[in-house]
Amino acid sequence: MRVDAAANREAIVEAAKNLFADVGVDVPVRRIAAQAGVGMGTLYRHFPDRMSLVVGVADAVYERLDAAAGRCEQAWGSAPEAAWAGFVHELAALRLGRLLMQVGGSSELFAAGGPGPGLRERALTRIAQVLERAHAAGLVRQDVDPIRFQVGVVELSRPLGAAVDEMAPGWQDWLVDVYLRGLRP
Amino acid sequence: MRVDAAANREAIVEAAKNLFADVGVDVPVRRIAAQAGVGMGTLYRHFPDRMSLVVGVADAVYERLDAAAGRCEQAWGSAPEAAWAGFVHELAALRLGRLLMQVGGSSELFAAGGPGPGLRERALTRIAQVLERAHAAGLVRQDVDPIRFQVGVVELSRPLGAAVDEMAPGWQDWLVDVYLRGLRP
Amino acid sequence: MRVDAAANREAIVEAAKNLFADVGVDVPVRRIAAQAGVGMGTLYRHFPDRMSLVVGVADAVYERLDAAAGRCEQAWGSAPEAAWAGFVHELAALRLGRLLMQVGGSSELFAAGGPGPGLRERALTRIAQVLERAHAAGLVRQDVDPIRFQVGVVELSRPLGAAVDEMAPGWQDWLVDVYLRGLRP
Amino acid sequence: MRVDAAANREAIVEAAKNLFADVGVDVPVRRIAAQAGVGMGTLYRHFPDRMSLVVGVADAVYERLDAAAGRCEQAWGSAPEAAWAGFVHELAALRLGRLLMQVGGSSELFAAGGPGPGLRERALTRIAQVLERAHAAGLVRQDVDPIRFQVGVVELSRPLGAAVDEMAPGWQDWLVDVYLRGLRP
DNA sequence: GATGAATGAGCCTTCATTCAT
DNA sequence: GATGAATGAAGGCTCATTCAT
Repeated sequence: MRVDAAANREAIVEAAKNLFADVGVDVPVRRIAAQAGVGMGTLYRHFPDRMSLVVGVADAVYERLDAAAGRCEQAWGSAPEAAWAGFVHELAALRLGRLLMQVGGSSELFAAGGPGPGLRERALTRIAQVLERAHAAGLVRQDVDPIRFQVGVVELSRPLGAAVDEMAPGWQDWLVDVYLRGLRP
Repeated sequence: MRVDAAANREAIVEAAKNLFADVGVDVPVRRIAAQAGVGMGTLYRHFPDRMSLVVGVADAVYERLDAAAGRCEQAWGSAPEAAWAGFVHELAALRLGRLLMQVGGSSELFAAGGPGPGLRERALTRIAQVLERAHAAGLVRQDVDPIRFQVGVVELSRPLGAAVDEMAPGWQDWLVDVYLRGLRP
Repeated sequence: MRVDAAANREAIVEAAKNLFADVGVDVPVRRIAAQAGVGMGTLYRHFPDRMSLVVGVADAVYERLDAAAGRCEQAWGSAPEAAWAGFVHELAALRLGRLLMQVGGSSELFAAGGPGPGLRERALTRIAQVLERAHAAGLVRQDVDPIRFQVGVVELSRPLGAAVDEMAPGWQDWLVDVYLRGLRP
Repeated sequence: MRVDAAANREAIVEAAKNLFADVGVDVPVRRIAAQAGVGMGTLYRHFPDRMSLVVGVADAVYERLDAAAGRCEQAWGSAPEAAWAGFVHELAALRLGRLLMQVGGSSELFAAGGPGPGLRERALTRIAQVLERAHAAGLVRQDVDPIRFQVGVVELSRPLGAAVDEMAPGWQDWLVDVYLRGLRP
């Protein structure tokens, strides 16, 4: 049964991740359970309340963040600036905005006791590592600390809806580029 | 009683403006009514549904936008760059983000029939006027069009909650400054 | 001002009579006021609560009942049976059913303190007079007393909606004829 | 828990049936739930909206109609007239009037897509079968078709409230008898 | 462990009635 | 007297969460 349970958990996180992004974190729990193909009781067994679920999703997102950072570091040798830019674009593409900021109307990613004690630290630490390289390479100003930097990424990556996507296609990449320029010394 | 009614309407808009920004546009109507010190029926008399209220608030915000643009234009003669920077900071301080973007999970500011048909146009037109000056004064790059510019401001000005405000005080002004730098040629 | 007030009262009763018949007695008071072209306060000045208004309408209906009874008695000499049948058909056409029976889910026409103390008595008395003639002429059975008779008319005259009117056109007159036959000795 | 659920559903239908008849189909959903001894959510689980509930009740009523028709046919051999009269009385006792006619202010029993697509047809078909026997036995006039006949029953069986029940006890059976007499050739 | 039925608080909205102007 | 704004108590319905099976 251990296998089934793990598979269920996985399915729930996957469903939640998609629905959080598509509909918002306020999506009815029932819909997540249905999408995951499990009963409500099963969902609540794995995640006692909504916040736990957000944490679970955030953990999954963290893994992608970690992978992006790894790729960035690998590519650093040949082309630091491109690696750095690519990392920030990937970071923005994770859309942490809607995922975590909408929760309860406040930033839970950064709130103590919020989504996984430690997730915040882990995420910021990982980001700080890459940011350090950027500092060393002279790609960002001195007043750019990890927290402010990440706040910026979170703000820039919030979805704005299909209407805006149509009116200003590619706005997000454009905005990240502006951000990158603004961060430069 | 016309006077009382007007005062009530004003109080409702004021309460809604604050609560939309602080809590989100999904804030219970009851809370808005309570904050405004009126009964629920009164609120519904003035604004038959939630969207009307959003429109009302958006109109009020537009007036402040207009005023800010006016001040900017007046100050332009003596110090264009400072005037421009001040205008963008004021724009961000209007917190259009949560106010209008959260509606229905999508950008209603830009959706036809959304918050006040015409509000979008009026707002963008007014912003475009100031942006034109900035272009002429060589303060922004050529690829900065009014829509993208405004999208950026909306993104940057989303509230993130008290937790972030404590962890990174002044993040918003910092971010606007980064934005302004990034926009420069 | 006495004239204006009387005109207002008249307009309110007229509007209520139509809306009671078209929409039901649960029609919002506001709609009645609007239809009558007066403010809510004016309506409530004339009729302190909904029931008073029902009474007012019932009074108006009574006048038509009285007129029908009068016509019946006039026509009695030449053709008693036709006069009697015509009277019952007219009675049914008054649609007392929806007008009065829907109120509060119970028969308020017949309830003490209901629509106009005395209206019930007046109505039943007037009906009894005609019924007495029918008895004397041998047109109805002995066990037909005014109350039962009137209950029957009320039941038969309830509107059933457009769907039924289309499926079984003329059902009401058909039903009244059946009733008349059933009442015969 | 399947058993509990079924019992709850049953209780809800029973409560609704009584309250629809006593108070009207506009009876607050809360009251039905309370009467059934379940929470509101349970009611809404079984019947997503008011109309579903009406359909459910109508289905239950149809079963009783079917049973009454069956009994009538069984008793026909020995005493046709008594069987026929008993059937019509039972039909009236089902109180279809308030149950189904009040819905939306119009006859939904006869409206397509109303209370159970097919309920109308099933009910009328079943009634027509018995009516056919009555025709054959010479108990009803030739112009009595199933629809008109049923319309008459619906009209006669509308509840009039306790006040009338007290003033004219037994009015309903009396009225049905009048109806039966009126239907005779 | 999994399931989904049950619960009830809470939300939006309507509307009868009151009352300040 | 007339007006219509204000009030607040329901009512329909949703949904997070619990719990019996």
